[in-house]
Amino acid sequence: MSKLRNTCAHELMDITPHIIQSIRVEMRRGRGSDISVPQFRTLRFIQRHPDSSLSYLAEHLGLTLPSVSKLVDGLVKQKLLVRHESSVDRRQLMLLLTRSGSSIVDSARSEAQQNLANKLNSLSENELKTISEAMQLLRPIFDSQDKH
Amino acid sequence: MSKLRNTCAHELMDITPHIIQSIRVEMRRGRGSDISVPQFRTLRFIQRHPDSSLSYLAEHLGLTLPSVSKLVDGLVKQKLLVRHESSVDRRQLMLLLTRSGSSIVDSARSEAQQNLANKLNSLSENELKTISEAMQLLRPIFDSQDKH
DNA sequence: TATTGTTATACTCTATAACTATA
DNA sequence: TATAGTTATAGAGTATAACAATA
Repeated sequence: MSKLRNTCAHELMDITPHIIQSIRVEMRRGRGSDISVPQFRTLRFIQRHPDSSLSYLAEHLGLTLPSVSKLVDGLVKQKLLVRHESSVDRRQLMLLLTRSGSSIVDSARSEAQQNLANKLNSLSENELKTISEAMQLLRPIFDSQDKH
Repeated sequence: MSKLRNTCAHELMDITPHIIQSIRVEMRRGRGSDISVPQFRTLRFIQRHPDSSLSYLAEHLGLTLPSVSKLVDGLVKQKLLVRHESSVDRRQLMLLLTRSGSSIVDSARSEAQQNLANKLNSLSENELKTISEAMQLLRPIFDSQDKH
């Protein structure tokens, strides 16, 4: 029973919501984007894993199937994403970015990343390294697909 | 123009949502709680800063006044929070936890913290230290009130 | 006039339950 | 029967715009 472990848990609960809020704001005021964080995460995942099924996406996002179905629905209506039917198993979807979806996710990513990076201005190289290492430690713990 | 800074920004965008999602799930399945993350943050802040005004709370949460007004409204309806009128400046509110609100925020905090801490099981003391340091570095950058 | 907070309105996010279609 | 996805329903989160009350 580590005291530090509880401290970390507490700090994560405390600070993570502030970071998310900041990312949400950056994402929303993008020049060519104005996209929500879940929408961004969806597009980004499909960009990296084209032809994913809905279930696969849901697992990555940590959300239920109906939630993701609705999320995808909105993106399809905005013509950022298309659903194909898999010819192998006709129950499954294959999700793909449209050209417009691809362009929006790129600009949202680069704008938000740039704005976030600006906020990290005051940090030294060593401090940045600490943060990067921490993120690498946290990734496999919280990304369900990293635990495969 | 640091490469590492962009890496960190990218990692934050990538990983933070996973952590939040995990916290949300923990918070929701608490035995005596079932509370949302924004609700938890609100109660927790008022617990630490009793008699805060709505604007002060909104600044901490990084949300607009109408959003926070509605959030508080829900908590008042659940009798977890009470609004007092300030006698000094009658435009301002003074927010306070009820006994029930206080008990719920305590159990939500300890349950979620315990569950989160369990997830950090695989990490060594040194790795935990890295994470804790990273959080301390990120706190003043993303908590608007820390920058005062 | 400026500040504090609320109301009206509109969307998005998320979940559970019930359903359809395919395997 | 089991799996992939959708629909129905409900409630919370969030924002902008318009407003009321107080300073």
